[in-house]
Amino acid sequence: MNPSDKLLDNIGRYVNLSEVETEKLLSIVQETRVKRRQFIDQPGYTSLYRNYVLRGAFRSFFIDNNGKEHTVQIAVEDWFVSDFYSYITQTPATLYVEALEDSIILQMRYEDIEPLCREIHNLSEYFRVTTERAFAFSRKRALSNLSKSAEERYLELIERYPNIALRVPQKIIASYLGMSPEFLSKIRKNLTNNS
Amino acid sequence: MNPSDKLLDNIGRYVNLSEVETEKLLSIVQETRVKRRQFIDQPGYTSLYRNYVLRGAFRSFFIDNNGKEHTVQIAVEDWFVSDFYSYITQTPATLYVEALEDSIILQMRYEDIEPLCREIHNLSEYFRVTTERAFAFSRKRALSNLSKSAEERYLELIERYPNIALRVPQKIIASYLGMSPEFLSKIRKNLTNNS
DNA sequence: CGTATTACTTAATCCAGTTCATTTTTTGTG
DNA sequence: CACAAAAAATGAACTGGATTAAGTAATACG
Repeated sequence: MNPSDKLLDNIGRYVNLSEVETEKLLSIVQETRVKRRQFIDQPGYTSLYRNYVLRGAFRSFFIDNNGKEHTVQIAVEDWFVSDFYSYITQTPATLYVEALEDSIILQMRYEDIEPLCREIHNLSEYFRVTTERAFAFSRKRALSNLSKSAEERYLELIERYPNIALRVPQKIIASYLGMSPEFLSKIRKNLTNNS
Repeated sequence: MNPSDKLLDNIGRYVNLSEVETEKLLSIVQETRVKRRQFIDQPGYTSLYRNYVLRGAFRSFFIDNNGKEHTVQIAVEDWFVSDFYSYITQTPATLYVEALEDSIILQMRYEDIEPLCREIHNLSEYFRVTTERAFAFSRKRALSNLSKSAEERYLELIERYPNIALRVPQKIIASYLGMSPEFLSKIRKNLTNNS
């Protein structure tokens, strides 16, 4: 099985590309190996690629004015990851995107994707539909978090993505959930005591 | 000037529709007048339309388990507004979308838009590009809020959207900024005293 | 292996923002 | 224009979660 097949499977869930279209797409897809702790985006450098995670795990984060890290996204297999704002506007990034494990990604350049979307209607549709969905789900998640306590957010995470909770260091989970690592530690202690 | 021209202008910033394509699009656009306090989406009912605000103002909000209102979006002229999750997934809404003023909107049915996007490449491109941008900007905003205090968030809002701050009741602004109305009142008092 | 670094825990203190209860101001509508 | 109803302001008491500082456990890597 070719590495790109996973990406094509994913696309096939939404649209059907012809053979020619598939060929054209594959010609702009580049497989890249990334070592743990390596950055694929970082502040100051424009994000050039849409990155599809074939194997491994990433997180995107930024460092605020007080020097505090905020984890924005945790991405495992079959997710796209990048500093999306930087990618879409083609302006310098403000986020780091860091490999949490040795990983393999498929990279597609902005400069290659944009003309291809203008050329291939189905590819445009693929990104239209998946971005609309990603946006809708992201909003949904943000909303459901508004009315949740720190403990509820943690419980929801380990229920929905148990593997993430296992693979990713606790302090990164805390930063992703918007709480201090100390407080997450307290929550976990309470949970094990009362159950 | 036809009411739909504003929408076509907006589209024209991203793609060029042919005459025939424009005609097809206009044939699915419906102009609707909405009275102040009227809901165009509400929990339990699937969101059927993408709504483009021609004149007036809307907000979308939900009521959490503790009965507290959370304003999700404030939309004025040239914005799209709906329960986007409900619209995209075509499942019952969880949000209210309410007119804050007597308003005029352009409505396009999900059932009409989807086939038309599959038919008209440029329309697909319009929604792909604008949704990608909306998503990117929404993330950017969410991030910049993470490291901001309540006062900083308020200051940013009145700087970026001064007209919104004037047109929309303070308690809705507070709910949009994620703080209690009492606290916003306190912030405003401090600001006028110290300047 | 050993040890240096990084991750996790615990507990005390602190603070931004909430909640609740009351008063004052503004607004919409007959 | 009146006046009821909604919105805004004020102040006091409270709290979820942060911060700080220390100690303990786990990992990486020479």
